[in-house]
Amino acid sequence: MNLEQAIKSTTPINPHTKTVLNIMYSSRIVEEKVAEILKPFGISMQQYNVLRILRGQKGKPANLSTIQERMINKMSNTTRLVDKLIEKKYAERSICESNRRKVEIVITPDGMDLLREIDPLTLSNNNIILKDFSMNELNTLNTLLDKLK
Amino acid sequence: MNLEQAIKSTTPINPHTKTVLNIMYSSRIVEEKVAEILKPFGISMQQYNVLRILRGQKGKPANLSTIQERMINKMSNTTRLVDKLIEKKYAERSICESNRRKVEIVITPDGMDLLREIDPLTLSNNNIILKDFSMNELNTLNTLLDKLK
DNA sequence: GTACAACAATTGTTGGTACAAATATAACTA
DNA sequence: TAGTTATATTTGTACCAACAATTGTTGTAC
Repeated sequence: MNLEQAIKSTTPINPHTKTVLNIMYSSRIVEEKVAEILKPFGISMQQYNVLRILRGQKGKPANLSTIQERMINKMSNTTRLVDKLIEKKYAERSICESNRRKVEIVITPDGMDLLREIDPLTLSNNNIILKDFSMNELNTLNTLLDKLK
Repeated sequence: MNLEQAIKSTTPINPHTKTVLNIMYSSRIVEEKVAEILKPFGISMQQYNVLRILRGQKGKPANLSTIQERMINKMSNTTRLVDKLIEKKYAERSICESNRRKVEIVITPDGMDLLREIDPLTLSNNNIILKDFSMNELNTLNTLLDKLK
């Protein structure tokens, strides 16, 4: 299905605008699927993103700014996302003793267990979403999207 | 810049997952720019989207479900988006007399004026965002993204 | 014609986004 | 070392997203 059909546009759209709309629309399609997978686990895409960043630290605590610069959505309010993870016992926060302005956030064993449970589901979801794409097409798509940054 | 650099990932990401993340990340980049343009006018991307849909009706009133199926983000709460547009006098709502369950929403002259003012800005913004893309690359990108739907 | 299902929109609630302002600590400078 | 600036996070506010529940209306089956 093309974009015009998806958003039921009657008039033709100029190529640049069409591409911009298409990127946003495609992102929504993908996000809906990811959110659906995460829903039974009671965490949002953003919280999942933060948990994976924390695991990527391999034991080293992360402070808020580190998390923020690695997030997909950099504008979200990281303090409150981390609050939610702490409420659910998936992360712990402490004050950095060498620089008391900073906080140190680590993933808990519960958080690691949760990721171990969810990861195969999101992995196979990604494969399903892109099942019609050849390796070549994936590379092309990635290369083109990289040009935006 | 590639995705790994953008999200400062140390470990390599599998191609399908990388593409999924890249779509979401790219969408954020684009959305930030669009939101920046709309900000001085006091409307959100979604409100702008709804206004353009209303104009596309060419005088014919739209009901909520029509708007919803044409929106980029179909999951947002259209009632309240329209409420905001009505507050700002960019749209008007009345009850459909032939089927009192439905509402009829039309864009006002004020709304039309606003679009006339904003449209050239978003158009040139889209051109700038994609200035490094050839027509061929735009087509390729659109075709690949269309495969997701 | 009454009961029930289907439909269209609204309302309520929770969490997320965007952004400004405030707080707290550290670093710098005269 | 007192005062200023920079850094890191938190808090406040308004709006948006997601989704469930509710209200009001229409269509349908008996």
